[in-house]
Amino acid sequence: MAEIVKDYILDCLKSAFKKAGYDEELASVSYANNPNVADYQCNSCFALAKKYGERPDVCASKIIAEFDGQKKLEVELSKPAFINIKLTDAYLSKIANLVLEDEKNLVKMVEKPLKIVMDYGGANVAKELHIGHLRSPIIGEALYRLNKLLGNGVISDTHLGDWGLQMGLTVAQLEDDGYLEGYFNRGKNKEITLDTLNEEYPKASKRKEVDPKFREKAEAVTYNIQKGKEPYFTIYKDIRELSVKRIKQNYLTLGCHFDLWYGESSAYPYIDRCINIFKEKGLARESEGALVVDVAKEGENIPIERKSESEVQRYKNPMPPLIIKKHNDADVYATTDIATILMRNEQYAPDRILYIVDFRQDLQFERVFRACKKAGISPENQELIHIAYGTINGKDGHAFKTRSGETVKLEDIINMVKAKAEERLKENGIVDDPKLAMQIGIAALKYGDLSNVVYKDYIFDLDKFSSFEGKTGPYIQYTGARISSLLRKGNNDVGKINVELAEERNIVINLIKMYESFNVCYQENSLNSLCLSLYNLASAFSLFYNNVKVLSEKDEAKRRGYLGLSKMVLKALTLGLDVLGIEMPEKM
RNA sequence: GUGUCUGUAGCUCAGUUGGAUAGAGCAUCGCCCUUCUAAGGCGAGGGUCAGGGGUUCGAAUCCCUUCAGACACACCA
Repeated sequence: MAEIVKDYILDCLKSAFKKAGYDEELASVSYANNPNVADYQCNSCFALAKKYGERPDVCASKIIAEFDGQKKLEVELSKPAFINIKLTDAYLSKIANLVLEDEKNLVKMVEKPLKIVMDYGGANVAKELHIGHLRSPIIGEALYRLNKLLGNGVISDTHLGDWGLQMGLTVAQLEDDGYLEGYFNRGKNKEITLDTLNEEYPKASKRKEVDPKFREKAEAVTYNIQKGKEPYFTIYKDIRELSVKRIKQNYLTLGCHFDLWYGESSAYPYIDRCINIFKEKGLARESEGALVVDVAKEGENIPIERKSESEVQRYKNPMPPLIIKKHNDADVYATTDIATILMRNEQYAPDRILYIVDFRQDLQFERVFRACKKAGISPENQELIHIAYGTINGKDGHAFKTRSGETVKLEDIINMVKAKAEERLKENGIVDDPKLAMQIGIAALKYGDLSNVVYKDYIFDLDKFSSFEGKTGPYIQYTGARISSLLRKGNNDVGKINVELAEERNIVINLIKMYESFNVCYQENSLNSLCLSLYNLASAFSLFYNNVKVLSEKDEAKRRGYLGLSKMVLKALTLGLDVLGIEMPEKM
């Protein structure tokens, strides 16, 4: 059973509340906002005073009189009626040694492990990875690791965008530009590389806006691919393979992995069944040639009177019907999403499906989820959760673009931070270590992303992402590297930790907060509190490191204890970084 | 227009079920390497928590409202 400090304090409080004659459900505990005074505090006495008609400080005194912290906790009243709680040095020492023994000793596991599928809302095949593809794998990878650490079973699926109009557009454009003559037995194929795709898709994408005929063609090609018609299907498969290779490589560099490399196309065999379910249950209807499912509830999607004929029809509480088949019977995003849910339920029957997709698709997911619940494709007790993360913006408040108005390639960003790390390593006399440079660069990138609250947009600043000072990933790595060095020089002669100094207290308190942040992150599906608490722990160690000379300590027990404390911090930092998907180097 | 989200220091952001003097990083200005990695530590300055009401013993946090911004709103994904 893991040692969970906050739970223990709450239990003590509840028991004291009960003995003092108060409702134990009103007991609460939070971090003390002034660390000089206390570690934790209870603010419930004001509420008690109101409920029981007593003075708040009297309530507090009664509770404190009944409080039994078994030599782990010290409590005192602080005016007007706060209960301050301090962990004893003995308790802190016990906790520190537990972590030194095994860094997982402080992890609060989930009560009932869940089966979870994670969906990364797919990079598009035929499209270069750009800055817009940064967050999903980074956030997803971290949540994946967090869920596993806390005891859940997780399967991740990249869910490639490989079934939509973008495929038809690309193929149609390639055909028009004469790349595919061989497939049609009209001559020879021109070689298609990734660079070709990077040119052809954007070209097609722009063209469809101004050239209705081309758009029609692209739609027809899309339809042919989806129906497996040759040679379109073979062309499609060839392009997909080419593109997936590159995507895999990029994600691997980012340290993001997927258990499954399925795509929208993987759900193809389930599409007809899904459509039939909707039809049989009378949930689908035809509208303007498309097949749609109504998902609006009472009071939603109420038409607003138009002022003129030409005005677009708008709705109060918009919740438009979900299109599951286009006018030409082709599939759309929603079709494959629904079919994918059916597929996953037959293959894995997960308790929860997490979609790590940016917030702009919120309405889309809400409608897909509702449709699946209505049709029973998703069982009632299954949680479908859209982790709607914010977009990466430029200074103008819009999605990040370069000065010339283009999106920034993911590869370029990675190479840039890596180069920056190489530069910095050179100053430390470390040259020719591309692996280490990459570790550091990726740490800066990931930490910079994950330290933002997940659902908020953030402003991408090249300087911030390639700076390694202050609250950054490399700072935490640096702290770890210093500890590693310390342990090497101290011959790893580690002893029992005995917390005495203020600097040591500070470390262990921040250690406890770091472990508690795992559960906060889990609750919120956001990693920012772990990022912060890791920084605080590293920072607490740096203070200790500056003030206490470990290796020159004459008292052997003390020296070994200091080394123990250092090693413990390293283990905790390594575990925390590992959840973020960041590696801890031994030197830097 | 309807709806969702956002607005906190010069910049980028935290702020745990409402609690004690609103915090951090960067930037600026001081100080600290004859001793374990200075990618570090310590200190200083910097705030109308967008504005206005309300609830409360207590509001950055809850409610109402105004303003500003981002995004979404049927055959793209």
